[in-house]
Amino acid sequence: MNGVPPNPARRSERSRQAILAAALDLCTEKGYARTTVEAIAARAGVSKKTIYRWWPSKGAILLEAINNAVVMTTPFPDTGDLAADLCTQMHAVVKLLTNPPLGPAYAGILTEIQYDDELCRAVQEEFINPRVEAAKIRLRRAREQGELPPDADLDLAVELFYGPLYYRHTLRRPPYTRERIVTLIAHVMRSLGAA
Amino acid sequence: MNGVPPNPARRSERSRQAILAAALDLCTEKGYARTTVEAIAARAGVSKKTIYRWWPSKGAILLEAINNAVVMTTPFPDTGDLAADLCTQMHAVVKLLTNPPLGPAYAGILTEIQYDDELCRAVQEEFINPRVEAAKIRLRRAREQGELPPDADLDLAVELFYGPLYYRHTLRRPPYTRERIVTLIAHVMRSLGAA
Amino acid sequence: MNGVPPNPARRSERSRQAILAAALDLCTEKGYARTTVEAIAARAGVSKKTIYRWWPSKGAILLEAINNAVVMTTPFPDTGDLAADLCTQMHAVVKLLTNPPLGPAYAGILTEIQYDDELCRAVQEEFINPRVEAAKIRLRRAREQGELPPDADLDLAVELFYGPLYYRHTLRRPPYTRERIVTLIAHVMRSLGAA
Amino acid sequence: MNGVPPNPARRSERSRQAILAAALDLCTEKGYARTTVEAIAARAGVSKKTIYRWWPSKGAILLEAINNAVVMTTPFPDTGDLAADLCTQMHAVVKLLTNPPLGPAYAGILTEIQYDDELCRAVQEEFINPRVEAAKIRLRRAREQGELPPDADLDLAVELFYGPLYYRHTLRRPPYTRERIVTLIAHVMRSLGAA
DNA sequence: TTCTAAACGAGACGGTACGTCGGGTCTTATA
DNA sequence: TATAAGACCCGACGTACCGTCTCGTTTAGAA
Repeated sequence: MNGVPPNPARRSERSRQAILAAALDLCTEKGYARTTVEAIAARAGVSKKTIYRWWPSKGAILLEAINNAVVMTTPFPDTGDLAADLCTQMHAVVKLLTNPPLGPAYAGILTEIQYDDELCRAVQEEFINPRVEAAKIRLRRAREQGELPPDADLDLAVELFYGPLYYRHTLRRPPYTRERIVTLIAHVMRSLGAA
Repeated sequence: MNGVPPNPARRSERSRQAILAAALDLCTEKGYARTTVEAIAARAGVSKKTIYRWWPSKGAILLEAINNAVVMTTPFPDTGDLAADLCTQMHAVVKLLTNPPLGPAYAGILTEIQYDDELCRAVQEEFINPRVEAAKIRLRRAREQGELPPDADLDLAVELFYGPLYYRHTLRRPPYTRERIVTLIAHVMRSLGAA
Repeated sequence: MNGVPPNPARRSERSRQAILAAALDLCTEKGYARTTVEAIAARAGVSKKTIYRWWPSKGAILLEAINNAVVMTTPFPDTGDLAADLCTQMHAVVKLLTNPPLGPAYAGILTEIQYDDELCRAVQEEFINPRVEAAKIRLRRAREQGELPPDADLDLAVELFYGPLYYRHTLRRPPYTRERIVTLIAHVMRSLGAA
Repeated sequence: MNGVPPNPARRSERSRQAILAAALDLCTEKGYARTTVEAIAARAGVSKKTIYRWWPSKGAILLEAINNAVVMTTPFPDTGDLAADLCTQMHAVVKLLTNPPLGPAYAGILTEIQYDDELCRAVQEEFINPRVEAAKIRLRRAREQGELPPDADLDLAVELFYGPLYYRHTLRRPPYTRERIVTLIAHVMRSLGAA
C-alpha cells in the first residue's frame, strides 16, 4: 500500500540543505503558520515530491532544520558553578524560544506536536529527552559535589527551572530576562534545600 | 470597507448557543486542528456568514465557548490553608488542560495565540489575567496571614506554581498527578521562605 | 459520499461564460491536449472548485462550449436539391473538424470519448444523435420526393456520406475539399440507386 | 545536446520484448489512457531510462508492439473475388479496432496521432500507407480483370470502403457486423459502376 | 580470456497538473 | 434586517507521471 521506502544512499544532500534553509527562512519571514510546503519547495528550487519523499510534514522539516542548526552547541556547561551554568543554559533556551531564525521554527513545532503524534515522538526523542537528560546529569554532578543536598528531587528541579520559561512562552508573556533567571535559579535552589 | 457592525440586539441567541456547542463537540471529537468553521456551521445548522459576523476566527468561538462553560467556577478557593487551596486550584488547571470537553479547546487556543495576536489579547484579558490576579490575591492574603514571609515574590510564585504544569502540557509530558502537585507546592513554598 | 449536488438556480452565468470562452481560447492556442483545467480556471479568473462543481472533466466543458457556439446553425439545409444540401452540410462538418476555434475542441472531444464513457454518452445525446437524425430526416424527404429510390438504405447512406470525412480526420489525412465532396456525393447517390 | 545515439547492436532483446508485452498487457487491462510509461517499466522489470533510450513515447512503443504482433498477416487476400476479399480484409480491420489485445492499443494510437506529429508520421509510414497501397493494388487488379470499370476512382473507393468503419469507431457506434460489411461493399461497388 | 565501454535496473530528481479541502467573502431567498 | 443556504475566488494540500539524470551492475565485443 505504502510504496517502497526511498534509498537514503542516493539522497541529494544539495536538495536537503536547500530545503532546510528555505524552511527556516520562510519561517522567519512569514511565521510558522504561513510557511507552506509549497513555498518551501519553490524557494528551495525543489519538487514537492522530493520533500514528501523524505519528510512526513512541515514540522518534521523544521525539526531537522533545528537539529541541523544547533548541532549540540555545548551539551550543558559545567564550570563547577551550578547556578552560573544553569543561567547560561536557561538563557540559551529563552533565546531558542525567541530569536530568529530558530525561534519561530521551534515555537511552531511546539504547537504542532499538540496535533501530530509522530512529530511529537520525534521531538521527544531527538530534541527534548537528550536535553532533559543532560540537565539531570549536570544536576546529579552538583548533588555529588555538595551544591545540592543528597535527597534533591532532580526531576522536579528540571521542571521548576524550565517550567516558568515555557509558561511564559505558551501564554505569550514577555520572555525571561537574565536578571529574572538569576532570581528564579536562586529560588529553585533554595526549594531543593541548597545551602 | 468593513460594513456596518451588526446590531447585537437582533442577534439570535439560539444560533449562538448552537455554534458554541457544535464547536466544543467537534473539538472533542476530532481535535482542535481538524475542527473547521465549515463543520461548525454545518453541525450547528447555521450559515458560515453568521459565524463570521460575530466571531473573527475559530479560536474566538472556542474562547467564548470555554468562558461560557467555566463561568468562573470558584474564582479561587480560600479555606485558610494555602497549600490545600493551591492544590485544588492547580488540579483544576490540570483538568482544564486535559479533560474533554474543554481540554482540547483550551489546548488548541494556546497554540492559536502563537499566531493570532487579536486572539492572544482576548485570551489574556478574558481568561489569563483574571486568573493570575485571583491567584496573586490569594497569595497576598496568605502573606498577610503569615503563611508566606512578608518579602515573598508573588509574581515568581505564580510562575513557579503554574510553570511546571504548562511545561508538561506544552512538551506533551504526562500531566501532573495530585500527589506530584503536593510535592511541587511544598517545594515552591519552601523556595519562597515559608516556614 | 458524493456531497449535495449544487443548486443551478444560483449559478453564476458570468463565470460559466468566462470558463467556456477560456476553454475554447486555450484549446485554439495550445491544442486540446495541452489545455488544462488549471489553465482554464486561471484564464477565466475562476476557482478550480467552480469548474469541478459544474463539469466533471475538461471534455465536458468543451462539449458545452461547442454546443453553446453552434446553437444549431441551420439544422440541415433543404433547398430541394439534395446533393447541394449535402455538400453544404458536409462542408460544414469538414470545417468543424478543421477550423479554429471549434476544430481543436471537437477533435479533442473525439479522442476523449474513447476513454470517458460519461462524456461519450453526453456527446452522443447532445451532439451526434440529433445531427444524424436531422440528416436522416432530410434524406427521407428526398426519398419521398423521388430524389432517392424508395428502398434506399438511409442508415448506410449517412455512413457513406460522413464516413470518409471522419476517416480522413482520424487518420490525419488532408481534409476533403469541396470538389472532392461533390464527387463523393455523386458516388454515394449512385450507390443508393439514384437516377 | 542530444547525447550519443545508442548502439542497437548491444540492445537487450529480452528487455525489448518485455516492454512490448507489458505495454500491450497494460493497455488491455487498464486502457490506453491509464497505461503509463512508469507502469510499463515496472511491469517489464525495466528502467524508465531504457524505455526512453529506444522509444520517444508511449504511442511509439505500442505502434511497435502492434507491428510486432501483426507482422503482415496476409497483406491483402486475392482469391479472384473482390467482394469476398474486401469482406475478409474489412472484417480484419474491424477486429483490429475492436478486439484485445491490439484493439485498445490501436485505438489509443489513433487518438495520440492527433497530438503527436512524430508518431503520426510513423503511423502513416509504417502502418497506414502500406495497407492503403495494398488495398489499391488489389482494387487495381480487380479493375484490370473487369470486376470494376476502367475509370473507377480507386482513392475514393478506399475511403468509401474504410470510411464507415472508422466513422463508427471514432464516434463509438457499434462496430460493423459481417453482414453489414457485405451490404456496404455491394453499395460501394455499385457506386463505382461495377456491374 | 580478459578488459572495458555500453546498456542496463533502479530510482531520485525538478516539474506540471491533478482533484479536494477549507478559508473568508458575497449573493439570494426566507422569516 | 438577521438568517440559512451555499456559490464564489483563492491558496494549499498530497499524489501521479512526466522526462531527465545519476548511480552501481551486468554483459558482450574488442583486445
